Amino acid sequence: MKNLSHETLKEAGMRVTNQRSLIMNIIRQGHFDAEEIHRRARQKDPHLSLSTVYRSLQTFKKLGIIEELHFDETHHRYEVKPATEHHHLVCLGCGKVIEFQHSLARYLKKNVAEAKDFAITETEIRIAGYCSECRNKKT
Amino acid sequence: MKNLSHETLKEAGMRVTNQRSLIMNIIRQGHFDAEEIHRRARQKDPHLSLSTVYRSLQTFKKLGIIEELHFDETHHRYEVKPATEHHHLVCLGCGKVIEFQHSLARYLKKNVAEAKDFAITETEIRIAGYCSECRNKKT
DNA sequence: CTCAGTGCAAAAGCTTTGCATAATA
DNA sequence: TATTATGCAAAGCTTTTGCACTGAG
Repeated sequence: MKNLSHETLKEAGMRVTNQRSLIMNIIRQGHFDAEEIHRRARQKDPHLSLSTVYRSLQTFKKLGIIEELHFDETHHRYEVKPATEHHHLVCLGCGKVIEFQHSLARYLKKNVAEAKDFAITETEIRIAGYCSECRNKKT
Repeated sequence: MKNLSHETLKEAGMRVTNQRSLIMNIIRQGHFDAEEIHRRARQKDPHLSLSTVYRSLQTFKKLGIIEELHFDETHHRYEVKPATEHHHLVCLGCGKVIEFQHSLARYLKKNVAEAKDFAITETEIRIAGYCSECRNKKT
């Protein structure tokens, strides 16, 4: 079975290149920024350029295959578009990302958007703190 | 009565300069980014440099006088540290910022942090969409 | 064979920094 | 007067772009 991104690219009339497949496979493995994706991709294809990483990310974003996360302001991270709404807890100690399912969008729509007569199109939440392991370490 | 930032600077052993006062007064007027603050500040002090704006913002942030907002990834905006927890709706049509009071932190702590054993230290939420005026215009 | 995609290097945009000068306390 | 803050210009970092070449379809 061909994977989803493969199909999506073809349907959009875009080419399935080795670079794109490689980059997509790495995105599937975690919440990485462009540089980290590049670093990992180079282990398989040492000539792959950072520009290609950035261009692929843009392409995937436009096609709706991936989403851009803004855990910190300077290094965007990416994840495969999730089936159900979820958000992230980012540990400031170890950098670990914990996902949690929560229909925050629905919640806010009911509690906030309605009151302010505002039509929400995007909701992103950034929660930082310390996971249990890092809290124990600190003591 | 001297204003809060004045006192805070002095207590921290920092100097109260014309530039800092001017920049602080502008931050009080809205949710601006560094460039906009600079542009507005120059109307009163044409020699004020962008570096000074950036340095002042860092200083104010460290002292806890202001907070940095991340409505979009490339232009951080700033606001005087609010007394009560609130968040922002940003209109993609006109750029207007609507504030709403909501103890989201408390809500999430009860519903999420507890379940994941995670100690939240920062919660920032970015909600984008269209205000009623812009929705009417579009039609 | 043809056009989209890639690599490289250069540029762009926001933010930070080094250093000499100016100004606060 | 002793430092801290400022202005200017230069550098830093992430991301984007131009152009000639490569490779998918």
